[in-house]
Amino acid sequence: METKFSDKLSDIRLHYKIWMSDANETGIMGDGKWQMLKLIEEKGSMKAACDELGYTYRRTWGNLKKIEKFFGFPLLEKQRGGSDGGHTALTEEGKRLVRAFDAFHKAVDSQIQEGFEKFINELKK
Amino acid sequence: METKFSDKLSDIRLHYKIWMSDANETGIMGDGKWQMLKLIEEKGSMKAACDELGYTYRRTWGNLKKIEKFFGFPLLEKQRGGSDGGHTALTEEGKRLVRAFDAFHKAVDSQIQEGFEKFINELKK
DNA sequence: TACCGATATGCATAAATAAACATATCGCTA
DNA sequence: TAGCGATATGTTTATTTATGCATATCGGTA
Repeated sequence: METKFSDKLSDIRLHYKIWMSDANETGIMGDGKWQMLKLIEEKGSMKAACDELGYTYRRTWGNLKKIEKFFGFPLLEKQRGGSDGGHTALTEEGKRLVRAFDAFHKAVDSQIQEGFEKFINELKK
Repeated sequence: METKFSDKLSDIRLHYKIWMSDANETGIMGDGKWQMLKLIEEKGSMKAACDELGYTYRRTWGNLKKIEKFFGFPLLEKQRGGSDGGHTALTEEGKRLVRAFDAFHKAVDSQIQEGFEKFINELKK
């Protein structure tokens, strides 16, 4: 419990990112899009979700287009015009994708956190 | 086993990155530096490790400096000059850091892979 | 002591990524 | 039918990050 590392270990923060690509290494789904899709599902609006996450609408629009391009069918159901200007919802497939990613994260998050704690404790020895 | 997702799922590749930062969000240790440190340990040379990983010496040198700056003590033992031009080895602390990161990855890699496979299978349903 | 190959480091350039800006379209509502 | 707010999308500008280039130092060996 008294190594050279000791006094710095409490300042260390863990980060990780999980994503998936097509064979051409183009990112098609990952933590960022997952979060965005979840928030769109919740808010019913791309713009609202972008505002909350601090992403630009332009960027998000392009990113989401990539997923749909890869799968070849829509994950989002968009509607323009109307009293509220328009809205966006997830299709059934969109929801399935998000739920599957939810489960993925649920399975690994605690493992990674636990591994990190062991890492820190190992350095404290 | 026959969803809209089915025919694309075999093309999906998993990626993930784990790293750590200081309180200021400056990256101090992660998969890239881990790999590099391991290879330096194996090769006894920064240059040789850079060549093998395809990183520029310039970049690597700067990156490794960040870790040492954060911890405040050397993880690398460098030597300039000599018949072979010089060489680099890990200090005891450097080795401890690498071993701890080895264990971290050993603990999470299979979990993540397994989670990914479940993710794919879930979408196949 | 001149040379070689690796470490050391500043600086300028390029490539990748994101942000900003600019419009256009759409369809309800006043 | 004029206006509003969100979706749609091209273009330009910034920011970030990596690469490239240049040069210096070091210390065995020929």
